[in-house]
Amino acid sequence: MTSETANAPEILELESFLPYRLYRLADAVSREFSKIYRDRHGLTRPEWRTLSGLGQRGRMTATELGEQSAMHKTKVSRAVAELERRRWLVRTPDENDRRVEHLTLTNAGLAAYREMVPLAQSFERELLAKLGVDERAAIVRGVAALERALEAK
Amino acid sequence: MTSETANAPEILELESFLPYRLYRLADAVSREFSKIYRDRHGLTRPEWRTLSGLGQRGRMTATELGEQSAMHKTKVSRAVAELERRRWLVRTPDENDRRVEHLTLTNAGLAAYREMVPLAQSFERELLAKLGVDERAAIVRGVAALERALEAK
DNA sequence: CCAAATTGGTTTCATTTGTAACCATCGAAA
DNA sequence: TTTCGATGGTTACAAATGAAACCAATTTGG
Repeated sequence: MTSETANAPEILELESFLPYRLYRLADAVSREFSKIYRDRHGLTRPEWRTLSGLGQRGRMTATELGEQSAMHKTKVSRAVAELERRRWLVRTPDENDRRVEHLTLTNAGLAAYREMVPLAQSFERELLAKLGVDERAAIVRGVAALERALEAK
Repeated sequence: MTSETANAPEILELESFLPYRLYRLADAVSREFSKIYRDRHGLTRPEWRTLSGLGQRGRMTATELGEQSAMHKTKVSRAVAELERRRWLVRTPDENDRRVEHLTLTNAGLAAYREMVPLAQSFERELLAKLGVDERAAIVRGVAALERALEAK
């Protein structure tokens, strides 16, 4: 065996370690984007995701929301409570199963959602606009591949 | 103008929204990886990053640590305090500037670091092994491109 | 020289988060 | 039916986090 690789000084370069890079990147992007819904409406991330999920799908239960937006059920519970307090959503009990509540946006909630969507879209567009065509393709492809790899566990 | 795109129903598909996908992905990867240092040594993420930074560079100040590993200075402060409590690192005052402390791992800290490095490396390797060659290249390239795009702000 | 602004680092406090316990309801099995 | 385990959702408590105040030491500009 060649001594070079075998006895490589066992150090880890944090700056090139994928989990770290990924986290730092996502954190930076998310922080940047969060300014938009925070400044505009004083929303937290769970609240934004809840708003976004309901705006997109129209009517969901808390469990479904958690699945769609990858949030723990306590986060969902608290976000829903807050949006309800603002009268941005209402709960309607399920006919058959009294544990379940269906959530829908009110007009006020829908208005906020409609206001946010273009902002979100242009945030994403402007971010991607800083990349070259092939870099855009690369990030999308790479993220999709990792997503798939993780699901397959 | 064609009505199709102009009046597109203004909805946002969360599942394809890059900031969300990125965050969810990073969160999942980081959570998975954190099991390793948590189970093994009961470390938090800031503590792991601190250990990792010192192991890699040998001697750093708290400020440098914060820069290298993208942590807020309060996180660094607390992580350093905890590692010191464990006697995994020591502080030595700077000769010229008495505000500054240089941090270095003790033998115990170094041992823990040396134990962690191969685990981190194989975690990364196994994750990437689930991707095709070109997918690996894509994620690396895409992440690098986004990093650059954000720095350039 | 000296006051003011800056920097390295810690602490305090309020907010956010995660874990676990919990309550109510439901479905399946006995 | 009754009981027992799962499920939808909330709450309580502890830990992690971020913002801002803070302290001490240092630099800068008059």
